[in-house]
Formats: sequence, C-alpha cells, structure tokens
Amino acid sequence: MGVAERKERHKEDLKKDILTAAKQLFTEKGFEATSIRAIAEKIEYSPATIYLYYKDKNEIVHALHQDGFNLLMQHFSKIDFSQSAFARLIALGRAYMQFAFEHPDVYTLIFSMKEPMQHVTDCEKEWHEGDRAFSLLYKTVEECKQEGYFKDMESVGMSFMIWSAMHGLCTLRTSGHLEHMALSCAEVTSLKMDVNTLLDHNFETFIKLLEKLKN
Amino acid sequence: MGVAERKERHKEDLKKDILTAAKQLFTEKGFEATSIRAIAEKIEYSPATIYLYYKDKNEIVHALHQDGFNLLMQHFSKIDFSQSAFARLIALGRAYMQFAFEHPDVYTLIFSMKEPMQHVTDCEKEWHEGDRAFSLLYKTVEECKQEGYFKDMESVGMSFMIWSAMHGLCTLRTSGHLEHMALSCAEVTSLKMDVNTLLDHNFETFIKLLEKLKN
DNA sequence: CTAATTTACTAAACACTGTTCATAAAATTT
DNA sequence: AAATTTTATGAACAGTGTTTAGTAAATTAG
Repeated sequence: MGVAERKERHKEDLKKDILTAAKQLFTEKGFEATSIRAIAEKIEYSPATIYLYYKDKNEIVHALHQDGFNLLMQHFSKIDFSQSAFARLIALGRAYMQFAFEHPDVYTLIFSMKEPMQHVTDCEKEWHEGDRAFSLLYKTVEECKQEGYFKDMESVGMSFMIWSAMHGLCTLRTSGHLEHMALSCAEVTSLKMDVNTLLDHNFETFIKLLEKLKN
Repeated sequence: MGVAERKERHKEDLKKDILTAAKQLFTEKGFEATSIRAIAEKIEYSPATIYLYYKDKNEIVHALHQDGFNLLMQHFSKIDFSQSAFARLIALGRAYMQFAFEHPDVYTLIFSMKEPMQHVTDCEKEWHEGDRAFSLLYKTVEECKQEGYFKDMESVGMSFMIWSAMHGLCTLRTSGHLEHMALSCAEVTSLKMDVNTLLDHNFETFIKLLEKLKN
C-alpha cells in the first residue's frame, strides 16, 4: 500500500534527521557535550520522541560509528591505486592520519571509545566496516611482500603492528600527550618542535623503518 | 606551633583518604562509574566536603594520574637492567603491555583520557612523570644504537614510533577493537585466535620487526 | 571560664544527564 | 462520525558535578 510506504519513508526520514542532528552537534561541540535533549531541541521534537526511533544513546552512537567508517573509507578511496603496493601502504597511513587529524572526534568515536564496540558485541552484530578496512591493509601488506618487503614476517601480525603504530600516533595526538611531549622534548633534544611537525617527523621515521624491511 | 602542625597533618590525611577512596572505587567500578558522591560516601563525609580539599573532579583525576604513573614506573623497575639494551627495550615493552593489561582503567586514565592532560596544560604544570618514562625509552633506544640497532634512524622519532606501536596495541586491546578483530580474523586467516594470543602474536611480530633493524 | 572568632562541615539547591511512562494529540481505519 | 491505531510529549525518576548559605565544632581572646 502506497500510504504505508509513505509513512514508512517519513519514519525513516525522522530517523535520519535525528542522526544528522546528532552528527552536527557531535562535530560542533564534541561527543561528551552532546545530549539527547540537545539533539531533540535541534530537530524540534521532544527528547522522549528520540526513544521511539532509537532504543538508547548507544544505538545512535553505533549509527554514527558506521557513518564515521564510511568517511574513513572515503579518505582511502582518494589514494592512487596504480602505485606500488608499498607506496599504497604509505598513502594509506597518510590518509589515516589525515582523517584522524581532520575529524578527531569521529576518530575517537570509531577507534577509541568502548561503547560503540560494546554495542556491536552486545547485539551480536558483525563489524563489516572494520573488517573491510583491515583487510584492505592486510592485502596491501601481502602485496608488499611480493615486492620484497616484510620477508619472513607474518602478515596478520605485521598488519596489526602497522595499524597499532598509526593508531597509537593518532591517539597520542588527539589526547594531547604528543603536544605535551613536543614541549618537553624540546628541552632534551634542543629542537623546538610544534605538534604537527613532531607528528610528521614520527611518521617519516616510521616510513624509513618500513623501508628498511626490504629484501 | 604543634597544634597547627597536627591540624595540617589531619588535613593532609583527609586529602589522601579522598584519593585512596577514589582510587579504590575507580579500580573497582571503573572511572565512568565513580562519582564524587560515591567517594564522599566511602569516606563518610558530605560530597561538598571534597570540594574543600580538591578544586574539582579534574584535580582528583590529576592526582590519580600521577599515582598511575608511579605504578607504571614500578612495573618498569622490576626488569633486569643488566641485560643488553635491546633485551631491555623488549622487556620495557612487555612490562608496558602487562601494566596496561593488569590496570586497564589506570592505563586509560594516564594515556588515553584528555582531561588529566588538559589539566596539566591548564595549570601550566610540568609533566615530569611522563618525561621520565619517555626519557627511559629514549635512552634505551640510544643504547640500542650502540649495539647496532636502528642505524640511520633518528632516536626521538624511533622512540615515539615504538611507544606509538605499543600504545596502539594496548588501546586497541582495552577498547575491545582487538577482541572483535580476533573473531573476524579467524575467518580470513582460518586461524582461531583468542584476544590474548593475538596480542602476544602481534607483540612477537613487533620484536621480530625490531630485530630486523640490526647492523 | 565564658565570649568572639575562625575553621570544618553539610543540607539543600542548581543545572545538567539518560531514560521511562502515562497521557494527550493526530492520523488512520472501521 | 466513531473507534482504533500511531505518534508525540510533559512530567517524573535517578543520577551526575558543583555552589552556596547556614550550622556545628574547634580555637583563640578577653
């Protein structure tokens, strides 16, 4: 029936409205400062209404979680896939870092927060977005091997270590730890560094490290 | 005057009581679930009293932050310093991981949360604890160089990448991301893995990686 | 040994948070 | 037009960090 469909569409619309409002507030004011009431006010509905479309806040967070992953994949899709596997690996790392830098809150949401991940396991859902991203890394690592890199190294472990290294760098950056180290490092190494140059420097060191694993 | 001293001691005592109560609740129920009211109840004082000894919750968190770092350093002090620099580096990594595994909430507090770090920069305080830990890593890296490792690699960048790799691994573990990947990885690689074996596997891969950087 | 003053403490309130539920309004079906 | 289903909400619950005004206790002064 056409009417039922239209109603269903309306319902879906409101569901998306809630999500876009949440995303907006979320990116504007950060996750911590985004309340159900604020989302409700933005879409001009009562707070209680939101609970007719989402079971709880975690379900909203989970939806944003998926959204954030698509954004990451979007960043990945920009890279030139005609390059060598190793060059692609570096490009992946750079895109990953840029994503974390441009959308720190989204990054924290999808990679650091426990809640969205907990929601996935609670609902016994699969995490296709994450799997896809990881398998992209994994395949690139495997292809790097054919180019002579990472000999004798197990690919899964290697992929995880690359991911970990990048993830660690990004989280140390967003949490403010790197910023602080940049200052105190200046004393030790007598090199004045701002956060971003330190970040770049560390990434370049990582590339150099990976390059040394050839032949 | 003796009386004033005794009073001062009493005051300091209560300040420490608040902290130990906070730490206890914190390690029992996690950070999120620890409220000022709960701390107050544990020490049998009014919530308002706590604000006579600590400006706000951030100040308590900051105190716990320092405490957590001492705990980390305690873990570090257990390692055998008569070994080679490289063996010490590995031992440092292992101790770091064990610390993160045994005290996940403390780890999150000192390395992942923005608030305590923000408090440091807000009060224009130094972060000696962090500096000490990092310089321990830095010096070990430098000594590794004398053993033939990390040739041509810049030490600061190298130290940061090692830290990042370990930090990334630990946070992916505590956030539940690694747990999820362990399941989906089983499909790809047809290797059934539980989280801890995957964690160990990844760390072993990292060691292998570092070993390849000799000569 | 009272009286004044300083110090230590707390009850109550404020402005929030996520969430639930009975009730009301709107839309749809009979 | 009446009955029914769907949709939306006001009000409340239990919780959070924090502030303030006022009380009880300890200390000092007379």
